[in-house]
Amino acid sequence: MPYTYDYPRPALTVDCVVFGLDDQQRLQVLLIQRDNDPFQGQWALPGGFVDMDETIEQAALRELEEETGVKDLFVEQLYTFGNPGRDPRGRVVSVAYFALVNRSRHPVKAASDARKVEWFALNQLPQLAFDHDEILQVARARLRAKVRYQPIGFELLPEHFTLSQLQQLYESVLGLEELNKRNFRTRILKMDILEEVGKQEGVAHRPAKLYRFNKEKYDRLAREKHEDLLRRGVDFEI
Amino acid sequence: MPYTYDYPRPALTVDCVVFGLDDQQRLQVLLIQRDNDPFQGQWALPGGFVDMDETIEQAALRELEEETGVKDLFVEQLYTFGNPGRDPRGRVVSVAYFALVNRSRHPVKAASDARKVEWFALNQLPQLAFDHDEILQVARARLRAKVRYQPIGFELLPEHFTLSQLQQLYESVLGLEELNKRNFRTRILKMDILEEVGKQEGVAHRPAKLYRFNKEKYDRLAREKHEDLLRRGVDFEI
DNA sequence: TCAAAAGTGTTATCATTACACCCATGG
DNA sequence: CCATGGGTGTAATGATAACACTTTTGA
Repeated sequence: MPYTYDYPRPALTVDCVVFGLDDQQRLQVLLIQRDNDPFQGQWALPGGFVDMDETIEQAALRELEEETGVKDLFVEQLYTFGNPGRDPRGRVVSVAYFALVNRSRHPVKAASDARKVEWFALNQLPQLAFDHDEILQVARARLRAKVRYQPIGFELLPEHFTLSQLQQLYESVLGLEELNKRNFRTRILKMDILEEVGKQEGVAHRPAKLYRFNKEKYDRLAREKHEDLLRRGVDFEI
Repeated sequence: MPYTYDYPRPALTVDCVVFGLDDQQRLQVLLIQRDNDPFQGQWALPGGFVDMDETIEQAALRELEEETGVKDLFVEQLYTFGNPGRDPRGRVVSVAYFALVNRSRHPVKAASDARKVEWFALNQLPQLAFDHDEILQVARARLRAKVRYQPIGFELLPEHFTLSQLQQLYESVLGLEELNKRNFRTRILKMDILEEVGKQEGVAHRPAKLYRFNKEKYDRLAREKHEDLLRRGVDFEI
């Protein structure tokens, strides 16, 4: 049953860039293998067409769950990609979304039609369909920017984590060799948004303290700091 | 001549939030008066439908020029608004763009069909069509965030400006009473991206030095600082 | 007792804030 | 010579960076 309009319209899709961590706090991204043309068999970001009666964000969450089983997560809008020619089927405009997940809380379920779904390390990516490599680059840039003013670690790490894990995560997201341990710790602890919840057990070295993120405290401090920043006015990081 | 598709498609539009300054460095936004239903006669952001053979950004620039005469400017994508129900004509998804202009370099020309085009102070806005008030709120939030890490003043102010004008701009964008003059100046000058280009003349007080923004210097420093920030790693402003 | 990783003390330097003060101009 | 904004000196405080050191565990 066809739909007819006076002027031509692009198709509207969503794509989701979902980041997680492997067991060494290295950043990974969730991809699916396409089972239809174009780009059949190639890896791509999960996504699909927006229905007429859902918000764009709902479409992103729905497609992500249908294709990967990952659900109950917070997504944020990343950017809208719509250059003519980005899709060989015709004009397709795609709103990209971006999410951080704790992999143990968001297990991947192969979709009903047995399409493959996998986590890929960012330095071992397969070739991607469409302009998905560009979308992924934009998402990585956003993540690097975000890490600087929001404690993203807490969405990615398990509930209890050590400061070394948190540091490894920062090193991985920022693509750095090694941050200074002393200063990293001072900085993080000074923020006063972590709670001690015990120690590691059974490790062949001094056991690390385990921490949990205290969200209430963070929200309160974030509000105060926000007002402070406003008061100070400028702070060009250039 | 109708266009037919197998599945229904939303219409795709663009909207432009263009900020400028009045003669006292207070923030203003460029609006047009709608000449068609829906919302005929009401004020709205400039914008319109995306053509099939242009990028979304090109559509934004084209519509802005057609409707307001403002052209040759840099726009950046702001956000995509697509809730069902945001347009009474049916499902319409709009990609919003955001720009800062120096009003003297970008004069407004009434469109051919004599629609009204005007700058409005942000605290004296008329009622806006569609969800354009929401789009404007998002743009203001983006501007407040942007002002903190990029020297936006230089896109908004005339080529030669005084430090007091720059300070007034910051106070206006951030919605603050008064920043500390001493510290504002120290901070701005320490960045070392301004060049002295003379003095005011004919004012009934000590004439202020006039400055110009040195873009080359800024770009160089921005790169260096960027690397520094990476090296430092974390810098949660919370 | 050793390796491995966790965790701490300290100092020099720099940035930020707050407040009071002086300067140049036209009327 | 005064009103008006432009422009400066400075000291106390706090943040940051750099580096070397101590501690706790299992094997």
